[in-house]
Amino acid sequence: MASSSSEDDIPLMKRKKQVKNEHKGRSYSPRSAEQTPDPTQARSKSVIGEDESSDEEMPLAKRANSKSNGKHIKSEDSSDDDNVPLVSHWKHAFACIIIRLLTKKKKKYIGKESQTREKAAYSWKSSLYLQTKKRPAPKVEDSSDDEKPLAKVRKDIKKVPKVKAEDEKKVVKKQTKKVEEEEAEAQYKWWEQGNEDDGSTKWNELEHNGVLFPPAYEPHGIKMKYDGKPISLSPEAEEVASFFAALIETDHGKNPVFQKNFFSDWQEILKKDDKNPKISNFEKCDFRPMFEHFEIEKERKKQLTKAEKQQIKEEKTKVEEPYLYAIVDGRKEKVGNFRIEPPGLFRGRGDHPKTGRLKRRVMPEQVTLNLGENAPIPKPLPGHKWGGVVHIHEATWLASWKENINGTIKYVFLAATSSWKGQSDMQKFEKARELKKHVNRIRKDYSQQLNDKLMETRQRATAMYLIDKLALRAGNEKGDDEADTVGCCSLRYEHVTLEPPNTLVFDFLGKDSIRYHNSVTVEPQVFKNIKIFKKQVGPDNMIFDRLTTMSLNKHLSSYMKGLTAKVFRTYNASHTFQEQLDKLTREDDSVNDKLLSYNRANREVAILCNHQRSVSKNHGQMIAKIEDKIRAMKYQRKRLRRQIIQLDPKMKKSKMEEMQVESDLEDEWIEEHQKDLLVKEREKITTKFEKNNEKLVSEGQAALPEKELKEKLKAVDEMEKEMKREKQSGQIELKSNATVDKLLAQITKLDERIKATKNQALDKEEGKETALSTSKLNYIDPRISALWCKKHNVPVEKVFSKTLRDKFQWAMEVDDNWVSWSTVGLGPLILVAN
DNA sequence: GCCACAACTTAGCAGGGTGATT
DNA sequence: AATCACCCTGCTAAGTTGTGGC
Repeated sequence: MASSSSEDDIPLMKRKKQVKNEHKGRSYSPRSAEQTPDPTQARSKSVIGEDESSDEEMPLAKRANSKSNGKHIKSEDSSDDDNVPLVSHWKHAFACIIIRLLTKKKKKYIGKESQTREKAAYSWKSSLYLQTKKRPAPKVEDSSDDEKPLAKVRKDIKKVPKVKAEDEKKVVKKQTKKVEEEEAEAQYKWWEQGNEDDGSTKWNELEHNGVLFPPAYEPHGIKMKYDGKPISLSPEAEEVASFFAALIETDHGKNPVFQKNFFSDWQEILKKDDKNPKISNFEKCDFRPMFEHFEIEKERKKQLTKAEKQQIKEEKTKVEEPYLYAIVDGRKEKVGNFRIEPPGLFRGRGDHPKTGRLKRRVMPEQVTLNLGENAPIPKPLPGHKWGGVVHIHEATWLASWKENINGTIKYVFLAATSSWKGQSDMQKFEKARELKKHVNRIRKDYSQQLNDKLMETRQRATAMYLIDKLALRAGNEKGDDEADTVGCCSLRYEHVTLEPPNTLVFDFLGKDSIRYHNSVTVEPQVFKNIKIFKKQVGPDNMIFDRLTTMSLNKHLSSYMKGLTAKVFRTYNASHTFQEQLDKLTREDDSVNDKLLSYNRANREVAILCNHQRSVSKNHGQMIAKIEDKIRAMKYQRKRLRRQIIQLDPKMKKSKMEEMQVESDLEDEWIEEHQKDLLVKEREKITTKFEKNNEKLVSEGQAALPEKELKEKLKAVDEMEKEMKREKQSGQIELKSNATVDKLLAQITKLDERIKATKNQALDKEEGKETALSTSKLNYIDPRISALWCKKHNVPVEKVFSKTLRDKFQWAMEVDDNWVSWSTVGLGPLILVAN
């Protein structure tokens, strides 16, 4: 049955999707040096495939599912789209602005009057916390009325720091602290307000001070060498050379693609100024003088006194000040990344074809500001103009610009603590919680559809299984000019291997070129499906050849509004966390042990989501150090046991046995260890002696003679002799007051310390490549943590840093009745019966 | 029906700050 | 007080999702 059914499985239309990228060798190290030096050469490889009709022949369009159901699932709000045209491009935007300006007052509220009224009222109510005098009751209809008080409010806010700046440091410090506290108290608690978000208009009034540009380049004049000779460069060429020089010792700087891309962009810059020398060979470039200069500068920076450092910091905060906050509908909100990204070399991850290219300096002409119609327009850099000013009420960004490497748009948004971010964060978790209600049905459906006749349905069901079970990402297709990474829908033949009877081995590079390597036992039908799909598409091709993230998400949204592949990840993560936390937490544990459980649960989630971090360079050393520490303690213990035997021969049998159990104390090691102990002891005594002398001299007294030191070191010599004697006789010299009980007590203490250190090592080893922070920040519902802390008397500060507490303010006050994640619904990893 | 674009979330890394340890 | 490991934060790259125009 199993084999014959595969005939039916083959769809009517047999299509192939050739991979656009060349098949890259499996090199999982993102920085591996084995790149093809010439990308044009590499690219030509892509045609090599057993299928002659490769990419060019097979337009992507063909892949599309022809079964357009025509049922355009659109949200209800689309009906009033015409009210607020979505500006897709700032050039277009100008036209819109004009229209808007002309029709503003009326247009704003047409068709959404009631909603907007509510919203406006609500935002006025909440603006109380602005620490300003009470305002007159709002007149919703007339927006121009808002204008004056708003501007005034803005000024008031600004005035506060200005006044302070005139006073001296201490005052400033104290007051800023005060202001911060006040701000914290006055936080706008949007989560206590009614639900108002209609999802389209995000603001009525928006003011901010634009963006902060990086300082102009200041040439350092350090001459790099070309062909062994020092060369002088134009400031611009020097700047770009410096970008590279700073990286020569890093993995980027050693990456041939990075070098090549940098070099060709640099050559373009060099050509701009005739005075620059002709530089045609990368090999002849010596960036080391610049590199060393930067190292010295770094060192100098470190050496600055506390006061100097403080001053630099203060100057920095002063410059930043105007950009820190925006005013949204009368509320002060923190801005996130108000700094324009400085120029530099693009540090693409993994095998990014464009890594090393020059990321050019951004000028005001490239920057578009999103502001309220009534807001004052911040001043651009002197002698410059803004690229544009738009009033997109549907968007939350404050400024944007296009970056020159990939042509993507960069945005300035509000900070994570803002109500916009907080609201959408909460919505995300609410959506995931809502999935609980539907997940059973969804699982039942896809389980059935695993052997659907229609290939597309079957692929979709299989993909859903993987997304649900393994928390894979959706996996959009990527272009030639990006690193070759995949997610669920874009998995290729070589990324999944079959291990009968029903184990799949996943091995691919995911987001950020992080390797996903996992061996999973799956439903027999899933195994069978992957086998069929693979057979059909052949090597180098996408396994789900008639599935796109779009079609998948469209299907998902038919189950639940807003359901997409990504929601499963959030759902799985939070659910797993709650489940693990419940399982691991013991009521009578100490706070420390509870935290251990918390972190373990967190780690489970991080593993599920494959959140990795690079193992720190000296991780091995660190572990070795800990192991050495353990061995040293064991050695101590061994000696204690010996002493017991010496004191009481009756104990011999049991203690000897105990000693036998631990056999990783080799004689060789002991000898090394003893030598080490002696060396360290001598060092200790010597440095102590020297320091004491320095002190004496500085106090105007005479230094102690060398003799004194020798005298002191004699004690160590004595130790050494003692060790030798001990080795020869096997007898340890006992302290006069030693008793068996005392020694036993010491052993118990050592036992504990050894155990603790072992745990520490284990914990470090386990966690060396798992990053807990990403899941904590993005996937685990913070209310679970808040509630857990409350319930188990663990201070929240132990699990959330200050920034996290700020970000998750909305979650900090969950009441005990909040229905937690585990109480309803099924876990993510439960296998669905066929 | 596809693609490009837009907007927003998610991600790891570098480097600085901080707190523990000696 | 110095040192060191580690934690936090800022940065920006790299995803996902939605939309509109051709």
